[in-house]
Amino acid sequence: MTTGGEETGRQAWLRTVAADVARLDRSSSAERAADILRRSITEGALPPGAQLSEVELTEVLEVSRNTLREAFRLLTHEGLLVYKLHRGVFVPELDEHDVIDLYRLRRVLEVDVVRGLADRDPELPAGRLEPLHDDVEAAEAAASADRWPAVGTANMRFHQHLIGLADSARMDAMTGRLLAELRLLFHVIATPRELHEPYIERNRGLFELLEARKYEQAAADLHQYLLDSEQALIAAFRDKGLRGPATT
Amino acid sequence: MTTGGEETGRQAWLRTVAADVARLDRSSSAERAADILRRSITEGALPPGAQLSEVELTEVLEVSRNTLREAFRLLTHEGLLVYKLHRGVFVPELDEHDVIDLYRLRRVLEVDVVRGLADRDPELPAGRLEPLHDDVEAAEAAASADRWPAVGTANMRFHQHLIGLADSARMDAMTGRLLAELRLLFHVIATPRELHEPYIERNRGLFELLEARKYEQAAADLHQYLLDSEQALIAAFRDKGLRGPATT
DNA sequence: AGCGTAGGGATTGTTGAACAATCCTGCAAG
DNA sequence: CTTGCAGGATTGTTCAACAATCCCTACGCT
Repeated sequence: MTTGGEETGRQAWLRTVAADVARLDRSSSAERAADILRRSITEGALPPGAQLSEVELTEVLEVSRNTLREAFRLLTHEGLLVYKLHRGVFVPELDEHDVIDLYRLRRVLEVDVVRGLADRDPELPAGRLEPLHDDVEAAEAAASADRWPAVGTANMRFHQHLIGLADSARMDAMTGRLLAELRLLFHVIATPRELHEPYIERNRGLFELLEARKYEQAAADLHQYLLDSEQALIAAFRDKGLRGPATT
Repeated sequence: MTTGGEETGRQAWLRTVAADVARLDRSSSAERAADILRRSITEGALPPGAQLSEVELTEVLEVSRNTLREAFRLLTHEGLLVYKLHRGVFVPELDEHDVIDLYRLRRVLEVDVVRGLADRDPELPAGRLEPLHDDVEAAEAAASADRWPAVGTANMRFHQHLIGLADSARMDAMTGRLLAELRLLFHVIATPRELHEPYIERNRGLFELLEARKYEQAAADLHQYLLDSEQALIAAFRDKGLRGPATT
């Protein structure tokens, strides 16, 4: 069960080191600034529609305007910012149409990944589902502690790891962007509990189906899962949208 | 056959104008430089593996280094360039693994789009398939004139327009990137005719199936189409890959 | 009063030069 | 043959300035 040979073990070690180096080696200023902004956006500190002033942020982040613009570009291509020519960068305001678009893609990608697992079942290493298991338990723990944003994060990670089973770098990248945009939508909704609670259990069910190698049923469940989630999000979105942004 | 109603005609006209305005209005320097570089890459003037020197390109493109870097960022996120920290930007060198990855995504997206057309068949306007028809004829015309790169371009546009039928902005964007990367692969291959020729006819067949509203069969055909194309590309890729880059 | 228009102020787009950090090359020493 | 160390070239980042554009307000006209 311990992934076998010495050569593969050494390769895995080298790959781990390489990943760490790449992480420490990152383009510093620009990406570091992007990291801070990304967190601010995904955690809701910067609400949708907000404008990000250049001069203001250069002082806060202590980077030059050019570097800050490069950070903007990074986040723009993650879908977390939008450029309006000669007007600045803004946190995008997504609507129902975007929800439908995002979920259509989620269904296509995630369901295909799960369904595709059947073909390559034998070559799947043993511990491959471990990250999914961790995410399920993290979500349950966070729910017990009433930390619903953390539940949302664990849910995101679950689906990211699910896509990761396909070993497709481009699917991973796309999913990263999709989930980032989804986070944008979550922060418009002020009822994280009702939104996330049902999916803790469904994630566990999905995991158990995968573990039992019932891929076809897992795919079907996931499809319905995502349809339900889409409907719930649209419903919650309409409620909040009508009540307006006034929460004080 | 003249797309019918007055209101839809006017909307289409407005949309066309808006697109033109947006095209002229673009961020000028950075995006203009990116356009030139994009063309150079997709047309093969800049071969995979080539490094793009900053000082050199600032003189040719007549833009500042900072602006050029912004252009680099744009193309990086389209997959047409890769950054190597402190070493510069390069045209990426894709391999068989990337072919498999790209085609997996193409299959998932394109087949789903075609299959999804069945559900929304009634709401599809009449002239919606027109761009596809134009692309088919463009490919046939280019083939008659032995202009095989043009055949490849028409083929790309066909698939881009196919995805466009889904009215999903994110699918459009993803497809744009996927096809751009695919172009990168085509230029490693020196036999464009054998590669593109079979698909002229298959594109027409696909178009006719769509026109006849036989979506399910169209989806099945497209699936096999993409599998064949993948195999052909891998085969041609191996031939060239073994012979090495020496062509002088 | 209503409407189109010009001006001021603020913000973004772009440039050029400068400095620090890093990489590559070649050469010398072990 | 490998190791260590300059030297030169390239990239990463900053800064200050100017040009272009947008927003808002106030003015003048019908």
